[in-house]
Amino acid sequence: MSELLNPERPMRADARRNRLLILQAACELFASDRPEVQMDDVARRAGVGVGTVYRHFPDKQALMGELVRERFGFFNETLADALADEGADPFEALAGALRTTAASMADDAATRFAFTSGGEGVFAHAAEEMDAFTGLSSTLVARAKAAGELMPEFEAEDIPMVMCGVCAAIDKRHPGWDWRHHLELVLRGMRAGP
Amino acid sequence: MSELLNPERPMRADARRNRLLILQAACELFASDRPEVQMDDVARRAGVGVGTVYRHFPDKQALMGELVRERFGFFNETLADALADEGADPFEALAGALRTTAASMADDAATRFAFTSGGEGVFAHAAEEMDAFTGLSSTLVARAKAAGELMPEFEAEDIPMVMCGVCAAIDKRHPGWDWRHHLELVLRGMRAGP
DNA sequence: ACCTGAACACCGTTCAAGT
DNA sequence: ACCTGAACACCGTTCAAGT
Repeated sequence: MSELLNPERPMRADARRNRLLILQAACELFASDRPEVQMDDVARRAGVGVGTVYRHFPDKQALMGELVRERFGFFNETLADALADEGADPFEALAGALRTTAASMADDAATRFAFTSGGEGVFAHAAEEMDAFTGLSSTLVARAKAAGELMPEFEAEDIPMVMCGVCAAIDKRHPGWDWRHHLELVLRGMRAGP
Repeated sequence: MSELLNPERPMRADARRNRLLILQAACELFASDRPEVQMDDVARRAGVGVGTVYRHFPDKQALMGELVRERFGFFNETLADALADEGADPFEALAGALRTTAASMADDAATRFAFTSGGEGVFAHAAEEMDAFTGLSSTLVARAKAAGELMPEFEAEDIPMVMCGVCAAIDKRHPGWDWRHHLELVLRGMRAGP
């Protein structure tokens, strides 16, 4: 265990700057078509020593986890926006939010890399944001059900599962795969029907 | 590059036996809840030297790839069975085959590990079986479409994509996730409707 | 208070020596 | 013809020395 930064007190200006440089370097490297990104690479591109990377992020998983955490932050904003629009059709509000979250993943190769090639620790790092996500999607699901537009067997807890499935379809190794098509299929399955 | 076995000539009896022991050891170790399986571990459990593992499989990806290859062999048997049953309802034939293949993945933690944590090379190893899979599923899809039971926008090439999504739901890290539920949702979406 | 980078540990892979 | 396992290379992580 290295000399991790104390998250309580405010960072010194150079530390705050380094943290940003590291995150930015990680994004660029994870997004660029891999030949396996190393911590040394991240440090070099950020213009800092490896030790500094470890001072900000206890290990590689935490570095990846930060990308996941930030993206869940965006997911939550998206769901909150959908909730705020009281007049909208409840099913379309949910569907639209899911389309937006999926599209944001499709645009973010770095976080996709973190999602798939990081393990348990990556998600542990984003636990708080993931809880918020569950809360927000429960409300959206409840509204759509109340409107009779969502099939009753569908639960809010199914959302991370199906979205994870849709994410699996965003895979540069399979250029034929169409995640939008996959998502529409799932939405079709979710819709209440005879 | 080590002294890879010549795949043309038949193996010596001890080599054939070792190959089986290595595969079996790999299965057991990949299936057991990870602390990262190493090639040395596989060799030790199989009772051979590491060099022997590399003699049979050029690298770790190839070892994982062999598990994937074998499972696709099973998938293809399943699809062939569904095709052979001419009297069956075409949509249910397809749906049943997908349920069987998914269930076999749910029972096989080792191959799931290979699917998710292996990279490009793992699938390259199984290319031939995957082509056969595409061919078989095209026929099943064509029949279900001809019967008017499958929505016209669904293509045979979508099957690996959606099954990959279902596989993502079979994840011990998320005990709440229900892959059967996910698959039924997708099947519901696939079905022809108004 | 934070940074640096050489050193360490771990694990995939090879290869010289064996039967 | 096939096997063995010590040795090598690579990469995640640490820590003693710096500012």
